[in-house]
Amino acid sequence: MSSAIRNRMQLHQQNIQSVLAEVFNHQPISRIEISRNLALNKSTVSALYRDLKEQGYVEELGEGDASNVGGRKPVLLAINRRYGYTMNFDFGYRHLHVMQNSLSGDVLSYRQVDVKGLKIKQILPLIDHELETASAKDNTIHGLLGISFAIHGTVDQNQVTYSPFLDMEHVDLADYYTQNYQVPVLLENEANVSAVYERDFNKENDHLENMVSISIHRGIGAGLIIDQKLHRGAHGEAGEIGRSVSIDGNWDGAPRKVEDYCSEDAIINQIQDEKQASNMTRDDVVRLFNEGDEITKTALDTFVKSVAGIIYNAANNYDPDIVFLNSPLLEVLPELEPRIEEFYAQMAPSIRVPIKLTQNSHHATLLGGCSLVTREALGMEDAKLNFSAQTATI
Amino acid sequence: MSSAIRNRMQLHQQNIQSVLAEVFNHQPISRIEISRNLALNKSTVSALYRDLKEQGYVEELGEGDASNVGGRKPVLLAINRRYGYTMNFDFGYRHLHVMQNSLSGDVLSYRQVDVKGLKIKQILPLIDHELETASAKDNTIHGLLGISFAIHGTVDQNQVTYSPFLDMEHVDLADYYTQNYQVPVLLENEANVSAVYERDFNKENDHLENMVSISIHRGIGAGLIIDQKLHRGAHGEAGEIGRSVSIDGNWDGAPRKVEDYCSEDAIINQIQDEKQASNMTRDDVVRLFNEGDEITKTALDTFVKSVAGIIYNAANNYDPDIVFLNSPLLEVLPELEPRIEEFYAQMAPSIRVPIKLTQNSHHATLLGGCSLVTREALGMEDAKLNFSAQTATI
DNA sequence: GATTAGTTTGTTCAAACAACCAACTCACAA
DNA sequence: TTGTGAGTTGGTTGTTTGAACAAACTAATC
Repeated sequence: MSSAIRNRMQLHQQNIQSVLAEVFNHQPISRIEISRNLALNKSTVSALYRDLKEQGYVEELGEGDASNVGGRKPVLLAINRRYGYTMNFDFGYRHLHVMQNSLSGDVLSYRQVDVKGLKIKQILPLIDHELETASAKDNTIHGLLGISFAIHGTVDQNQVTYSPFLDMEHVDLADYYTQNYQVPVLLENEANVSAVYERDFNKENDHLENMVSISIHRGIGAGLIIDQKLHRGAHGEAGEIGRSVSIDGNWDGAPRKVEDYCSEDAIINQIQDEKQASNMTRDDVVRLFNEGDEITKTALDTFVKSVAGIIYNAANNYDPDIVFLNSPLLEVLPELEPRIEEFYAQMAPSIRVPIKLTQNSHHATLLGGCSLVTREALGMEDAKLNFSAQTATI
Repeated sequence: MSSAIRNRMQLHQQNIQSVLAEVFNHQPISRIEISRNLALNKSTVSALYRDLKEQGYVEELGEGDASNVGGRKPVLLAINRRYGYTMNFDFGYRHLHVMQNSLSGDVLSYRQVDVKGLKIKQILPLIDHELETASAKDNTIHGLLGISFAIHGTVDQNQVTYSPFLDMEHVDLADYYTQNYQVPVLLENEANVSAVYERDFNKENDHLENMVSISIHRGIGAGLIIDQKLHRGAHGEAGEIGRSVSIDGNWDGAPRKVEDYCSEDAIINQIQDEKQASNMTRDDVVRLFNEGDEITKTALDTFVKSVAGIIYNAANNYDPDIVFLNSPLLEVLPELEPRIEEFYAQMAPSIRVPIKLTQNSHHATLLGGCSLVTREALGMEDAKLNFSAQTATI
């Protein structure tokens, strides 16, 4: 109610943002095309564009092709490639993933830093080092625009509220980096940023209103896009589907959670126990599976069925247009995916939601974070923005 | 993007609607108060109000009290009580519930019509009769404004897609009543309208962004309010939590659904089977429970634990600000509610969502439908409207 | 000449503003 | 007790403002 547009000034601001969003989403684009897309008069678009150019957000790329029946060539407009950049991090179990992105989401650099076994206070200097390296090489006008962190755990009010494998030791990332770099700093759950990635970086998903991105790593969580918006819930815990318990009339003993049965960790541990092995990794599971090991095949069969069940439950809970699976185990064993589909089809004979695997899950989380923090930097949290994610050199 | 306000005309229309919404939500209210609430100049509000008055939506009620430091008395404005009315129906298993409501949601009449065992084509004439009775007594300007139906089943695109106990025999309610009465006709799932009721008719819930209203009747479903909006999902099947299956590593045999274990029907059938009785009703269960019957106590104990589990899972899935329970069985056995809370507290030791019972679930579904169809009649689907639900006589 | 892209200049109209009137409270004096 | 005037609030009227618009222009192409 109070956020609605009510006077000409607010209307003007919104129209400026609409033009910026058009440039963002369809660059390179001409003024006349923006005018047509937004149903705004071309002189109005020209005026609004002038404002944006004065603020440095946009630039002219040169002339496009004229129409084949004659007429002046359009001037192609785009987001200013030298406006600034964001730095995006993903706290993985083994690696800290680091990505530098341009304002429009192009990948400027990506690298992994080994952090296995390190404590959070040992990781902070590594992050600072990455930020300084990026800053040293930079030649943009405004430099660093924002920092995002993908968290394998829950986040509320920009604070980590639950972190299963990295002890945060009361370190306040948001506070530390806003103090030191004077830019927006954003923490977000890894499944949530993956979902944002699917919404913003994938042109095919452009018209979809509701998406569920299920992450199966050491735990299980879902990122929810509802009405094109990330749904975090009241405490940032929406989509914590791994904590669900079975409702089957049997309440003897403590109820066990979904992720106790079919997270990647649970599967590896199960195989490990049955084979009386230790320190097994995902690669060992792949090797055993390819060798035709029966215990592994049985365990992965259960995994397949459980994932199908999780998808079925998610479809009943959220009724999305599409479900994404974000699982390193499935990335290395893609032959399991058709069997998940098959089993899911058996469970849901009528309406079935399409299932897709997210490729390169680390890129997805970094780019999702990039989208969120870029929006914050631009003050365009709720606009529809399509990012490009081309690997570009400025 | 295309629905955003971009020009003065759209701005003007929106501001008119904002003023109408203010009158709706705070009636009786003065112009100056609207002006303050909306941060619009008082002369602007006066002009916008004039438009609304010309269209008959609003009326002046008389003068209010002057402030205690002096000054002119305000003129109190309200929604025109004689503008029109809506008719709202709930297809229960035993009864057809009928409610006539004023534009601002006041209850003009309510009655139940016995329909147990009747087929849909025998119910239609009863509905027509109700519509005609209301029309005959009516003395409003526009008369019937819209019709809503609460459906115990799923609805997509205003069509019943699944109806567990009433065979729809391909009757198209929306088509039939729009043709015959030339007003908006709206079908909506019963859990969804209950959720809308909690959002729009309960002042305490005014500031809540996310709510889950769990209906436990013959099946189990949840109505979801997410970011103050009803979330229906891609096919109107969001919140069909009763269909969820257990993920516990055991995939022998066909997976059983939540509602096979703890819907009201399931509980009654279980007691019935164990007691080798037949045709048991809810009242029989209450009687047995009060008599201290062990089988009933055990069954209801499982019910309590299962409902706690369902709430726990809903909290993990949606992370709402509040959960409402909508269950006739709990309405007649309110002593079970504290035990649900207790068991839920055991499952979720840290963040716990508040739980409330919806009183008079039939009123809730009818009023929820009233809200939805009234919004449609006013073309204000997305506005924040608070309805009053006072039993009024015009 | 026909067509398209973009600019300039002047118009439009809903919201904001300023000045006003209407109607009230309160304090204080007669 | 009554009357009066200062101060306050609600609402209206007439004017100004400014962002979007429209039309007429220039520019550049087929």
